[in-house]
Amino acid sequence: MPPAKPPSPSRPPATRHERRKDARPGELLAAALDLFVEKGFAATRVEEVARRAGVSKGTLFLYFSSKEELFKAVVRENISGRFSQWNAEFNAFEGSTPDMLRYCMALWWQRQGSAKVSGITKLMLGEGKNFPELARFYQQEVIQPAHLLIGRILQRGIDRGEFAPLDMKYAVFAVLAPMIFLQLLVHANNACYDPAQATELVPEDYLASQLQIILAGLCVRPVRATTNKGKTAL
Amino acid sequence: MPPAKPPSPSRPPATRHERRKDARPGELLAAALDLFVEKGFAATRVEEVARRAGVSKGTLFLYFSSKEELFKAVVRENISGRFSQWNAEFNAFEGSTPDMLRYCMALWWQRQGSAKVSGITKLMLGEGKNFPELARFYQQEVIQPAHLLIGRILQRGIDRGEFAPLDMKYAVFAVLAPMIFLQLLVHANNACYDPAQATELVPEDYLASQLQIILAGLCVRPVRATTNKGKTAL
DNA sequence: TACATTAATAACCAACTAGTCATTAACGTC
DNA sequence: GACGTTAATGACTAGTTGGTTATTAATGTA
Repeated sequence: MPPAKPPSPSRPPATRHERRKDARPGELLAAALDLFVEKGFAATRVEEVARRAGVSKGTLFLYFSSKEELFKAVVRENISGRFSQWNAEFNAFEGSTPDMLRYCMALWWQRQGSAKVSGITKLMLGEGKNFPELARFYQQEVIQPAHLLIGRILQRGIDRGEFAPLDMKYAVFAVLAPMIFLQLLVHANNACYDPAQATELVPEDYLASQLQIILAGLCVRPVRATTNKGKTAL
Repeated sequence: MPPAKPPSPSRPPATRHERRKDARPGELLAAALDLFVEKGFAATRVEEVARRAGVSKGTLFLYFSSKEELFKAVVRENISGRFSQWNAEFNAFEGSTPDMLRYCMALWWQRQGSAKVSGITKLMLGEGKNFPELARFYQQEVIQPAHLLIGRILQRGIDRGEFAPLDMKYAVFAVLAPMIFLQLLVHANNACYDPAQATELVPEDYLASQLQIILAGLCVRPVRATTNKGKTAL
């Protein structure tokens, strides 16, 4: 066989080998979010994450010790790291609790539901079983805080006499279910569950109608029907 | 180190090398359904499917030409192959269309929703994008027939003056969404979305309440509230 | 310019796996 | 019991991929 090609690369490195220690982690996290959402955890190749971020695979492992740590960092950056702000915002809210719930959902859709990050929900649902450590992490850093947050809103409604006393477990779930389902719908798009003609469902309308149903079930007395459709606020 | 153990297996082959041409495909399909539902398509190893069915990997490829063909056979056996029976049953139905819808959902839960096969929904939702040929197959053999089936029931309701004329696309979806969501819930179990205390949701009750809401939305005049809870029939 | 530091690279390794194929042996037939 | 057919096997191939490491080179300093 011919002798192995000498170690010098055939094309001159041009502007490669740049040193940008500060920018790398953010760029890697952005690339990782893209690919995890697009292909799932197992099917995403760390080499492709690195390439999309403009570095070599070795560089990725310089900043994140493993693929799982990379994923955790993505979740922290985009989801769990934001709960403190969510909590602060809702502690400061002063209107009625039904309004608070509408405000909460509208804000959630703007910031999370309609963003790329909402694909993480589908990912964990599908692959959680295969990666127990990630499932544990997600359960602890995302699911539990989310349930606490919603639970606190509902409790506020009960305390103020706006909501009937209710089984918190089911009630939290009634709020969460439409949000989860909407995320799945959005991200199932061009795969399956898009029978022939694309499902032209308007997310804001979907959330508004679900919210109306939920509030009817939660409230002590009939809620005035809200009439805005498809607006940012629900 | 001690010499490698001689090629003869330590335990005598007992009843290995059995020839059971008729039984193999069924046993392989059963093992494949188990593992696909448990771990997903990509994460399932064909060798493990073979081992669970009590044969070697080579034997599996004797009966199914590839992993994807194996998956398709599982779907045909457990889902798409049954639509003709579904259609026949519903063509023979004689009651009111709301009753027909209740009957349909109850039967679906008994036969499909509560069975292992319902895990296939989660699988396709999560991995469809990564296996375009399987997504195409599933779309054609499962999603479309299901939509047609439900669409035909709804059309019957409209034709008989029981349901208001409605946008079929949304209406079919209103029926399908709770079924899909329930399947996801059931199969997400010990992974994530099981916040601390296990969600003790009663599937039959969930379906019944959803159905009531749907019917309220579909029907021309108010539906009498059905009062059975948690029974097999909805 | 010489040199130390360290960001970045790319070749490499070990483990894994869908699919193949030459070999083995179970079974029916005579 | 000998023999031909073919169900079944398991070693093998070829390709992939998470993670490692020796090497390279960008940058700051004197």
